[in-house]
Amino acid sequence: MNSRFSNRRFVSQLEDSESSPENSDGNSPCSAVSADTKIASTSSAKRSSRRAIQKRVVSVPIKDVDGFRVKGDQMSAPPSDSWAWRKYGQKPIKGSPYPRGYYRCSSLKGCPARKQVERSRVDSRMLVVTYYCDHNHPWPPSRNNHPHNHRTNAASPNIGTPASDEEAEEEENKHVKNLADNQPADYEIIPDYRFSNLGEGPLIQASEFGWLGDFEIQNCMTVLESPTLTDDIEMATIFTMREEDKPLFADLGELPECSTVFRREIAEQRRRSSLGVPS
DNA sequence: CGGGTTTGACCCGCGC
DNA sequence: GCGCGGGTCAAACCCG
Repeated sequence: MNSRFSNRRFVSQLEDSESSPENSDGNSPCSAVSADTKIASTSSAKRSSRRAIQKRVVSVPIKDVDGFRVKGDQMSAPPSDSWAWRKYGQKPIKGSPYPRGYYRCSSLKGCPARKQVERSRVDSRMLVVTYYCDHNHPWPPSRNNHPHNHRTNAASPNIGTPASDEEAEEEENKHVKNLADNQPADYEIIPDYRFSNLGEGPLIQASEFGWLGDFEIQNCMTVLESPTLTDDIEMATIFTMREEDKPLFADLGELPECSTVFRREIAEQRRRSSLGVPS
């Protein structure tokens, strides 16, 4: 009954804890962020708590917007990075034809890490991933570190055209594992030079953005500041998305069919067609 | 059956 | 003060 209220209080506590000393043990990325840019902890901070939360924005170019779409019937799966994300909401954004998806870390209960994924309204070929807070736990112990993800991707003929979603995920997991293997023993916070020229020192840890490293490995990721994105934002990064990641953003397609009825209809049609049933 | 997504409803911050 | 818009919740549903 009061779960709603208590949940909200929990969020507030998280926000407050960002500036609390107990949290600044270095292993809490959340505190790592707030340590560099102090968040005002006055009443005004409470009022504008949403805005006060530090965020990091990543822009992802989509090579072929029309080409990526649909992951079977299910419009799901958060943008692929090394963490397990659980989608908890999606909203149409005013002024943008595309919805925004809301994700939170499901690797560990209570992890404050969240992210938002949306298509850029100025350039529909860009995806904008906004990260809020950071993970308060090491690399995900769950699905992304499954022991069976050990295939040699470099030799895979399916780069760019994975035979299946699982294959794409396994490929990615392999990259992730490589990254994880390259981590110093037992998770160490690594300042990421790629983001260290933004004035506040290393705000991003390679651990959290292992998937960025992944992209870098695969596509010689280009990192640059985007003046169109950095005004109210901590940073912006641009890199190229791998082909196999495109389906992971399928749920951020254009909005005209934003209505539930329409989407359900489409899903039903797909289901029918997959069953060979005429509509 | 557990974990994930979908989606309508609700809450809250902010601008006018 | 009010309305709008964004963020979150949670029930229902889906899937492996």
